[in-house]
Amino acid sequence: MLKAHFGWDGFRPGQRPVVEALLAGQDCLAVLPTGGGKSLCYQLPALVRDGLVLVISPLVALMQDQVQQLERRGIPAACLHSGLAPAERRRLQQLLRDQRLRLLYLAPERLQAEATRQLLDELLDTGRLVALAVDEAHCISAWGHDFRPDYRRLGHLRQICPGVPLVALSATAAPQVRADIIRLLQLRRPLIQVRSARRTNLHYAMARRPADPLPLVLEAVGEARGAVLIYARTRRSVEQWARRLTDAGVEAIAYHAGMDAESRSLALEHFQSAPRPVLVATVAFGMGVDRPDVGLVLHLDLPASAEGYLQESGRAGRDGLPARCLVLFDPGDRTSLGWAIRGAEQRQDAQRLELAQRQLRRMEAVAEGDGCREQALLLAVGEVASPCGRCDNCKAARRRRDWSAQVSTLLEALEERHGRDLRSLAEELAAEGGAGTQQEAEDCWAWLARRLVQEELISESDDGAQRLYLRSSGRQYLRRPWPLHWAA
DNA sequence: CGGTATATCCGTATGGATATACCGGTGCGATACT
Repeated sequence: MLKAHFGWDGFRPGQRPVVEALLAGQDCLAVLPTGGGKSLCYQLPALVRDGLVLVISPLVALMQDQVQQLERRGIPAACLHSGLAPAERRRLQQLLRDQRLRLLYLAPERLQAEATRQLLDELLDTGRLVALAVDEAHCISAWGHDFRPDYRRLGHLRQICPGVPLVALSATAAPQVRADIIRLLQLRRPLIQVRSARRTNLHYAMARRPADPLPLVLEAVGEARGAVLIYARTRRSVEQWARRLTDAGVEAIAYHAGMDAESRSLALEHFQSAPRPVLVATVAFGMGVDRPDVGLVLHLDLPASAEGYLQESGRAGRDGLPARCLVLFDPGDRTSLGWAIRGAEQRQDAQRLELAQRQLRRMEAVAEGDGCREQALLLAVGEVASPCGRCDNCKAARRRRDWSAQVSTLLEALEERHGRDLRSLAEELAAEGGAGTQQEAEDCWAWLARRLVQEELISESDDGAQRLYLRSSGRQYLRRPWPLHWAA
């Protein structure tokens, strides 16, 4: 079945347990990484059982995409939305009458319509409903409160169809979000399948945004392979950046929800098919977009949460080749984002607001911290991981370690051989190197000390004695108070 | 918070400075109107 319809020889990690649980009638929550083949989890049961699976999907474009892919494989599928042409509507009716339809996609809002309830009842009466699926289930938590309240009413599904297994799928869902999904969908003792969200080909980097970020952006775009996706916070800045980049000789297309439908679909098409497109967008862009060779995802502002950022940066490198995820941020981002959050959620409960603010602060800590970026991001969505070794901070730490190891080996050997502290060593080295005067010897030490401080290999001791320590080992290298201004 | 659009004033041309209000980002379906 898998081979015949999807051309695959076997399941990908995490898929089999979900498919088996659904066929056995058990509810599921599947958190599988981008490109992990989530849709197969609910598509396969429809084929195995010769029945129908109802899929709740957040976007019409996403439904159309899925239906197209299924039809290419010869699987009867359809979507139901307000923009349906009369011919499409008739085709859907026909497929339903013939009992050939395997997958039906619709938005959560559709479920409130009386006609949809009747359709569900019919499907239940004839026993043809194999499973219910909620795709991109993190929307329940992210959008359900104020933006698309019908996401919160999906719990009705469980009451209308008590005997049909329900599966929720998402690429990123922190424990808090998973709990939300389970509670709101009223999942019953669900099988919870969570795979690591770690993407070993993504190279994260975060840096302070300079007063004029254009040179930095141009450089990053120039170095990137394949497609480039640039996220800006507001529609206005999206337009501005698209224009600035184009003026600077890099053709960039804008995308946000304020544009007319035609421009939006042109921009999408350009991004999907141009050889090296550069797209500047708000968060409106991305869900369901599946270009494999995105070489750079660049954020011009601090993302509002680790969860959202992982969704957005996760659009890079789906082909498995190395890709960069760069965030340019400014301390001012927190205050302006904080206000936006406060304004948007003014009427919501304080607990929710507090959560949003906490996520933002956490994101800022990731950006300003010097620990592994990926580790910190994953931790924010509940995954414990080791440092990635690929992000800017991991690379910097490695450089420090390498240098520090070399220096400390050298200095230790020198100190031991001579049985002396570094100052007299420096003087001796200077003398050996031809430095004749005290001044030259001090210059020699000053150079050494400056290098050590620049590379952050040494730091001052806590006791105020201005002793210098090698950071990595905590070992004291200068045994006497030392004038730090030499090294400044 | 920071920016942008609108309001107000000045004082007698029809602009220009300053004060105030407001907003920021995602989409479904239904409805109203051309």
